Amino acid sequence: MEFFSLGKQLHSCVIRSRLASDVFVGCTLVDMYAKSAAVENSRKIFNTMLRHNVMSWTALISGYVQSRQEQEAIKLFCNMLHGHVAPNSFTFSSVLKACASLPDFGIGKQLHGQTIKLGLSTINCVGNSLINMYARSGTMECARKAFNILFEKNLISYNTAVDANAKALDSDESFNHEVEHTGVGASSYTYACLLSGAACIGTIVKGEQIHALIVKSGFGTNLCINNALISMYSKCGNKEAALQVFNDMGYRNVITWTSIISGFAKHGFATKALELFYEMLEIGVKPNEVTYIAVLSACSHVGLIDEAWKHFNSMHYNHSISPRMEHYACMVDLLGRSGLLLEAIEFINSMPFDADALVWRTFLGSCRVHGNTKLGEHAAKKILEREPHDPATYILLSNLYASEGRWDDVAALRKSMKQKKLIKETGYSWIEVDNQVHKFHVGDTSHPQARKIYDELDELALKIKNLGYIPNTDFVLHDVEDEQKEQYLFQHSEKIAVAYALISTPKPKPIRVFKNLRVCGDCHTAIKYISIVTGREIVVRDANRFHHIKDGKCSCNDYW
DNA sequence: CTAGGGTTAG
Repeated sequence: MEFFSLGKQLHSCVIRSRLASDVFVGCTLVDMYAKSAAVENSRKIFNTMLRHNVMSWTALISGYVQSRQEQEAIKLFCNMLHGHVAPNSFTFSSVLKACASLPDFGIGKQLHGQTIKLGLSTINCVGNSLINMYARSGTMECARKAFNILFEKNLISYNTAVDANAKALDSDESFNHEVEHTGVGASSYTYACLLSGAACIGTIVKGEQIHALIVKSGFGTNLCINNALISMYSKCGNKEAALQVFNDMGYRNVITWTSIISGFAKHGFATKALELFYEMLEIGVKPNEVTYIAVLSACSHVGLIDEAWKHFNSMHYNHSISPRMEHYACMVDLLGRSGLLLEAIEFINSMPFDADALVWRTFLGSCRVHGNTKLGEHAAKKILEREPHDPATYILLSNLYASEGRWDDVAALRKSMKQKKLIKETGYSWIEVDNQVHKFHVGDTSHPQARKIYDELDELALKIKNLGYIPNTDFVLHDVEDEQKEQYLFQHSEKIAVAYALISTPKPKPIRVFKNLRVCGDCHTAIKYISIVTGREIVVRDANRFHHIKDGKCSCNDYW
């Protein structure tokens, strides 16, 4: 980037020397501007070129991919085919990367077919893009196939595969590559991918092992890796270790600060998070939009409304960062959770752009918590206008109806879901026992110790009822008898995971359960009682935050 | 004769 002005000077020289129409010079200029995040300049050069070859097209396409204009990149690719210039492996690599960032992978699949026909799919750069694209779309079998057929696997292939498997919660696959890495070695990317994988899964044992490997292989002072370490320790529930890494760092950037702030925010330590934020401002590190998401979510987790307003206003006035959809969603969350539903909807209406599904979904969640069906229906309608096939909305709306006993409406919704062939995102919970990840879904009986787990659940149910636990059947969808509803409740994945942890781990050890969605209200209550009858500390990481549950109390103060 | 690409941290 520091040579960008030099590049522009050279560009002027080129024009004076009448070399601008030269194909090679043109390609180089297009590439230079593309790499300097000035893709519009690339386009201008491209348009003045008399002839185009595969390189000029590829340079421009990759420029658009790098500036996150995927649609434009794909459009150009089509134009290129139209102009009878044949794409090569570099072109496919770029355009496949664009496809990986799109919500729909149809085009990517077609392109995959093309590369097979041209015999390019076994080449490193094409194959690596394919692995990444399939991994992002969650079709792991395809990603694995793309990896396996590679003619020669390089370090990037391994890193991509490691990252893909880790994000798919497949710890064995992902961590095997690390031991395997057949002579290609490991780079800072490898370790960062492994750490982010350990963080996704929440496996602190693996995380610590990787940490040791990092120190041993001399990457201990790498900025990216240290930032990933902070994030890993935070997401595995060990905020002290995260702070240790943070304190030991000689150089910190805005991502370092954002990582540690967001870590404390997720654990519900808003005061500490805000303290760190003020310290960051004091020493002159400029916050960015992600920092503010962490700060606002810290406020939202503990209900600090005035504090949140202060930061929401100052991000624009003091740091000229325009609030994005996520920032608005944080504020809606905060207002909604505090029961200020009307203020929240007023706030949504005052937004400078049209609220998206995320904002309305946040609001719908608040309506659910506060039992406001009327506003909830309004919100659901807004979401379905924007995302007509969103199963989560149907579920939330259906929960809302269920809590009011409107079973006819529940049935109608379920029928409509069936007609649209919508499948809801399945909730699941997992825990790590003896270096092994055990994953459970609702009513799961596939575990070898299922019988013992359900016996434990029955026993727990009896014990906590004696203490005053009353099942909250609002969280059950179906219109069934009360006794049956309770049974459904006791088959929720987070309860199964807790029960398995109780029978398979020794007593003073805290239990760490992870869930892909938000923890259910009844499970939250039940686990608080379970912490009393068993004397165990239970930590639940859900999609949104951490719950440290001990002696019948949760760190979230029942506010999440 | 040059050039174009794929994987990390919030």
